[in-house]
Amino acid sequence: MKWDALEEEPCSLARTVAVIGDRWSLLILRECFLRIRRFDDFQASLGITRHLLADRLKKLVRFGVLRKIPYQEAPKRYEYILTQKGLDLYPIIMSIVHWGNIHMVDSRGRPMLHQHKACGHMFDPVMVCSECGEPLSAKGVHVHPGPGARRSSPVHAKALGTKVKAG
Amino acid sequence: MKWDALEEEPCSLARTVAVIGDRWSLLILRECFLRIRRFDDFQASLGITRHLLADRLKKLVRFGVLRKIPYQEAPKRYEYILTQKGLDLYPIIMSIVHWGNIHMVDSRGRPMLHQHKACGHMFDPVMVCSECGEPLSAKGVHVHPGPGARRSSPVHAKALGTKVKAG
DNA sequence: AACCATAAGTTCTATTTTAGAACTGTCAAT
DNA sequence: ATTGACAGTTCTAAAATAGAACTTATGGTT
Repeated sequence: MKWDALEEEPCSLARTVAVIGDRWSLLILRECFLRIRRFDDFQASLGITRHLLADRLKKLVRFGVLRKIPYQEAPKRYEYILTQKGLDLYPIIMSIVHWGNIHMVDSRGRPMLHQHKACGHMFDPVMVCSECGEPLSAKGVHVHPGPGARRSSPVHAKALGTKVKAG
Repeated sequence: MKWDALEEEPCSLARTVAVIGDRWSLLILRECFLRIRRFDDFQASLGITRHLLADRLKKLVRFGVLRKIPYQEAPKRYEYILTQKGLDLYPIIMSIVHWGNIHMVDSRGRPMLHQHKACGHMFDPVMVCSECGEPLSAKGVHVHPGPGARRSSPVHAKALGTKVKAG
């Protein structure tokens, strides 16, 4: 499968993976949330090759996740800053960090701690239902095809116990 | 940077990316959450090459995200099912799907809808603070080095406005 | 004027990863 | 004896990544 095909899939996960599902994009975005904005700073803090960094930044701008803002003329130089679309990736970043905190830390403990400015406490992120506010788990959720779905594949129908017409 | 180096980074995001940060792992996990369990079913529903599928399943088992369970003897065959560590990836999957729902849908609308069994409503996932229950955003959170941190890099110190000793 | 430094890339070759298809081994059913 | 299901493995070609050097534009130093 090519990257472009991923964008076209009738699946919100696949389309998001087309944007952030490679080795470097999430690490670049981590730096953005840590207030890194410039090419050489990304390069220094990540150790990514300049070639790939240029490529990934271009991709993130193309998808509207980052925006290039000029910070000086002569020579013209730009900073890369998160758009609203990019800021909206925060729950993804935080849930990834949280999973790593729970399942991938060594004996030294967490590399980073998070404090909620509003309440002042150190916290973990919790995912809840927008309607009732209760925490979510895979087993507590039913999945339904939406208007953008295509016919479910036989293999999914079997797995979900659905009946499908032949043909 | 090599994949193995990513596991060793003092960063929960990098360590999680070592597990799920490639083109296929998240798509395989999506299938797991949709109750797909067997090699040929993964292959048929994803179109992934058999080579890569075998490789990724092996990796996910090695990381303790999936477990191989025998479902028949003679010939011995296994199913791949999510461990608790794997089930804990649900918030990551859901936040990725939600971002795609908001930012990557076409005119036809969402490919999938989610219903909360507990309250009966169609819902979106919301990320809240474990301490006060209020929704989280990047700007509402302070980041602190934890016990597993290593000395912050000059570039991060600059970005965060911290003072660092020379040397 | 010549030299150095900064910033943001681009270009090059070598290595690694992935795609795509074919092949292998085990067993059951016909 | 042949066919088909299942779970991989093996092969070659194509694509992506690593690592280093090079480019362009400008400003400051000697």
